Amino acid sequence: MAAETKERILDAAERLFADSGFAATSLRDITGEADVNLASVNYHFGTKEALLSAILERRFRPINDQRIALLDELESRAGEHGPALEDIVAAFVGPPFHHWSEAGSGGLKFLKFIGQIHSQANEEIRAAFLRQFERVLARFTAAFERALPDLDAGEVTTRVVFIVGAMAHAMTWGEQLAARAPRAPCRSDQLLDSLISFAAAGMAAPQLAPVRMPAAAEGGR
Amino acid sequence: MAAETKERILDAAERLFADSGFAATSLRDITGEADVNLASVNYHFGTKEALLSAILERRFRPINDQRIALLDELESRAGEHGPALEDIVAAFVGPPFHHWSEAGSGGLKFLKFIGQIHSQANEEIRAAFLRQFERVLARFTAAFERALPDLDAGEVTTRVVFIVGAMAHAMTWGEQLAARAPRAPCRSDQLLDSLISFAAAGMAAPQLAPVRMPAAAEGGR
DNA sequence: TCCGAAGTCAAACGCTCGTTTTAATCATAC
DNA sequence: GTATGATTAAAACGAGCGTTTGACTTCGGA
Repeated sequence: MAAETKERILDAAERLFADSGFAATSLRDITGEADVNLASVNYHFGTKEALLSAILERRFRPINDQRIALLDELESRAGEHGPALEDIVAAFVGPPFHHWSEAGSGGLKFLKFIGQIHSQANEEIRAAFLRQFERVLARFTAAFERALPDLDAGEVTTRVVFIVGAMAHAMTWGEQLAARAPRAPCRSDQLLDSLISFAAAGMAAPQLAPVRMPAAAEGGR
Repeated sequence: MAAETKERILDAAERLFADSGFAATSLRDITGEADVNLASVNYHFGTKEALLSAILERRFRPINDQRIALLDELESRAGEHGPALEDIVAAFVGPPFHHWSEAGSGGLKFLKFIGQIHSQANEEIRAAFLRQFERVLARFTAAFERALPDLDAGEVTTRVVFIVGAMAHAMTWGEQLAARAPRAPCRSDQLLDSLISFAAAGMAAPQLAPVRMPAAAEGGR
């Protein structure tokens, strides 16, 4: 029963956090939904924040591991010019969608976290989350730079952030917009296809020549 | 002193809500930051949720008005094929950035709301926000469909959501990433250029032929 | 000069929060 | 059977929450 209680708490908390946010969800909401005793959260996890940390760990570590594994495979198979742009994009945005299908009824709820973590977790958890994502960001940034030699490094990073935002936002608002724009793609594989196509084209966009500041202004800061 | 107090509350609340979220920010935090009395929030706004509503109204209505005004101007100037894709994108993503420069020290904090509203506001406020955005979405969807006749309507809507997400996410994580990837563009006009280039290319991406379900499955739902 | 509306203030209200405590329950090894 | 360690249960804790109250300023117009 021990592991079962822990899992029930994790499942319920993940669902409620994603729907209502971390601060707005009480432990009583969670234990009510999970049908466990209130004190069991503090018994198994210590604090509410440690519970959030456990949720993030459970979901994002396998996703990030798979992203890197897919990129490893792509790069080992590719020639000297590296993998194709679309394949890199697919390796980056695919795993969250695939883990959805496997997780079953949970939905893509946990992806809503991406857009919310920055405001929901304290500095420590936020830093831990960023640290884990950083290895992914570093690997993919390098792969993108290789595939897009005309872009400078900062621009690549910026565009990866764009992709993450597009993905997280689509998850977050997808339900609501589906109700209002009935012809928008609701099925997750269609949404994934749209995202890959959109993101690959966006990454490949020409970089506008940066506006150079006058030398006086540039040296003067 | 009346209007001054109201404004001080709005400014402080906007800053704190964007940084820490709605539920995690107490009225005592806000009144402390604004240096006003605790009861003045309820006196001027009624409830905490009404305060959030006032913040959203103050920021997003002029932005959405300007978006539509810019699109009006583009369409009145354009020929029978409608405005260019990049111009439509610029009319959509530009106003939030420009209001930033005008607002001064506040930063782009209010843009963080976009990614958070769905989990921070109650159903009523969320609906009001969506309703106001819907007129923008409808106008721009139509303009995009005209500029991109190969895309079907649902796909256009989906991609607009991608753009909103990319914009909101870049604002949200921009500060943090700037610290870790020092060469990423920090100046807002550079970020805006990057976003316009990325989004226009993404919108113009080819639409993959949707996977047709077998007829039996399609008719069977 | 006095009045009344508008605004400010300190204090308190009832409530819910995360967490802790203490006791009861259960499985397992002796 | 009984001792032991892990888990669950119920109740309570103090703190902080959003909101309300009622007295106190402030000040332009009768």
